[in-house]
Amino acid sequence: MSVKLKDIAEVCEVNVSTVSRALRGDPRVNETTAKQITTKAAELGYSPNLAARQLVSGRTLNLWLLIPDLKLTIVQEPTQFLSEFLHANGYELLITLYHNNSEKFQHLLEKLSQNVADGAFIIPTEYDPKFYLPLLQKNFPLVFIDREGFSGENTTVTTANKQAAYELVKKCHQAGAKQFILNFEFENNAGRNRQNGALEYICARQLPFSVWPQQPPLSCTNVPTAIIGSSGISSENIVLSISGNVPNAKFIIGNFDFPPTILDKTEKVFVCHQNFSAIAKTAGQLMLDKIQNISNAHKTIEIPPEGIICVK
Amino acid sequence: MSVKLKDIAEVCEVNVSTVSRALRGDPRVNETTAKQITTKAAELGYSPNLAARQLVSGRTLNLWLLIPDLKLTIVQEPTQFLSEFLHANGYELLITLYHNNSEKFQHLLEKLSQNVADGAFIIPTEYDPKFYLPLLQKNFPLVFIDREGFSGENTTVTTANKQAAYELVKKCHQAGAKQFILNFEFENNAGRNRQNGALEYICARQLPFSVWPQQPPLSCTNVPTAIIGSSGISSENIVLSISGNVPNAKFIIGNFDFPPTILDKTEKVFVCHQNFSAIAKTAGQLMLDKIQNISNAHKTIEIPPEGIICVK
DNA sequence: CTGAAAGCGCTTACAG
DNA sequence: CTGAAAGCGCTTACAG
Repeated sequence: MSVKLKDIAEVCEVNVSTVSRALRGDPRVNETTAKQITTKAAELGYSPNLAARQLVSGRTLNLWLLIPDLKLTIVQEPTQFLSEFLHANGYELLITLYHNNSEKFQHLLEKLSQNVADGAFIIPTEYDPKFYLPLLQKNFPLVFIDREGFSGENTTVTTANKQAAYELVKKCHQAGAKQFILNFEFENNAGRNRQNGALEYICARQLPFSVWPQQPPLSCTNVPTAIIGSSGISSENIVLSISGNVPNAKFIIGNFDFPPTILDKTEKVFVCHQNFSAIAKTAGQLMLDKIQNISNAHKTIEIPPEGIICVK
Repeated sequence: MSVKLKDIAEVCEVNVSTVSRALRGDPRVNETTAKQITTKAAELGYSPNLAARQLVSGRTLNLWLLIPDLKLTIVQEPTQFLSEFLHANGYELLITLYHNNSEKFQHLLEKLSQNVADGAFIIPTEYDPKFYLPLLQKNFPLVFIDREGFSGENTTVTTANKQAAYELVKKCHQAGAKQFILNFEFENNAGRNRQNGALEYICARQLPFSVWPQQPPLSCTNVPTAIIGSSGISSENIVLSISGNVPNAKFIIGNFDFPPTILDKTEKVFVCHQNFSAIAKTAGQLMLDKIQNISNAHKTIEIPPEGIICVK
């Protein structure tokens, strides 16, 4: 079996507590015995049993990140930053997938209740808020990213979606758009906030708009039309779907993160870049604060986007 | 603090061992006391401390997956399957990023030595094989995916890359290609095997070829040219780069996984789809076998691709 | 059916 | 500077 403190203690003819101290660099142990212990430990290929350490310290130095899916931009982009930030602070980031499956999600929350991690980041789907009750009772450190897991007392780090969408629509309007097709996701509050921001601009000016695909489409003949939404690919699909009927139509596009890949049939394309690095670092710092009990305020922090770029 | 077995024992006026048994569903405990214990445990919001369990069982029921980066196809596609497969078998898949950073990679291997997981899947970068020594000495269950972590005794699950590339070139040849530009990655044996497979077909027939970008480019004027490589996007870039000089050139493309997004300037496009689900399940099963000591054979398992599709 | 005890591998006051 | 002891929260032979 694997080497334990006891084995080293026997070889070096000292007590396990001395071995433990030496290996942790406790200055109290005699320099020469310390040296002897560390070299023997290396020789024997000793590595500590983290489960045992956890049991006494009550900490794991692990943080989990719960995600629905690996293919989302909001997963791929901030995660790299978050992992590096936490590593620099002595924590390991462990990513777990719930596959947009509510049972798997519950299962992961249950695991979190069992002290597998010191805290968790969650990119949530809107499930029953009761799922979180055991964790909340324990005051388990939880930071939501991008969207709220439930309304009420929670900590969420997200883009300033409402303002961002407002500005995006404004750019498109200034570029000549006379009417707007809105295409935001409704399943989470990030998408709904974006829609609200877009509507705020549009309604204040009484501009014509329709919500895709729920409302009947606007007629796009001879009217400069903007398509506003989260995803460039969705916008691209709307362009394809509409321009079948209106061959010469040219669109103005405004979306988040990445532009459409095909830019024919577009006149202007604006892209709002979220600040993923800032989102990750803010979420990371909030987590550290919670763990160290510096602060456990329940708040939503909105990160301004990096900017809106005119791609075409 | 959180509820422990002891707390429940006190409330129910029984010994902790009885509580432990009741909660684990041991049939020996009296039905009514068992019921009392389980209801009390639920009332108090008891959840077991996994660190303590690990310490006695020596198992974590966790498996780690070490990856360089979230954006790779070979990461995104099999991971979903692997996670589900392992979950169905009682294990948790925890994904960790090493950011193509050799120190972070070493750090993760070190953690693995410390009993944080019962085994690990690795999508490796070719680092110093010595990194693995401590793990190999412990006979720690390791399964490589897509590429070998080091040559010699290891277990790797990968696509039958050589044959796949051979067939891909064959398709392009049959579609009329008279010369070939090869564009495979050299940093890992998956890419090198593909190149070997491609070359086997090409050299046997003495067809002209060049290796991009190392060798001087072929002249593509009036000669049907195939671009063969792993990535559709790279092929696309080669098309763009060449067709600047040869405006009317039309290419035949053969690549893995996903076609280029822009198909102008291509005459035919073949895509070889790897069987990610089979890769994941095979890797998962091999891991379970190793953990249960059913088999610890060191072997490379090659999964045939799902097929080669003509996209255009 | 249940309890008392030992043990998993480590850490850390406490005493000397 | 070092050892003996207690304890982290659980499980599981062993006895009864």
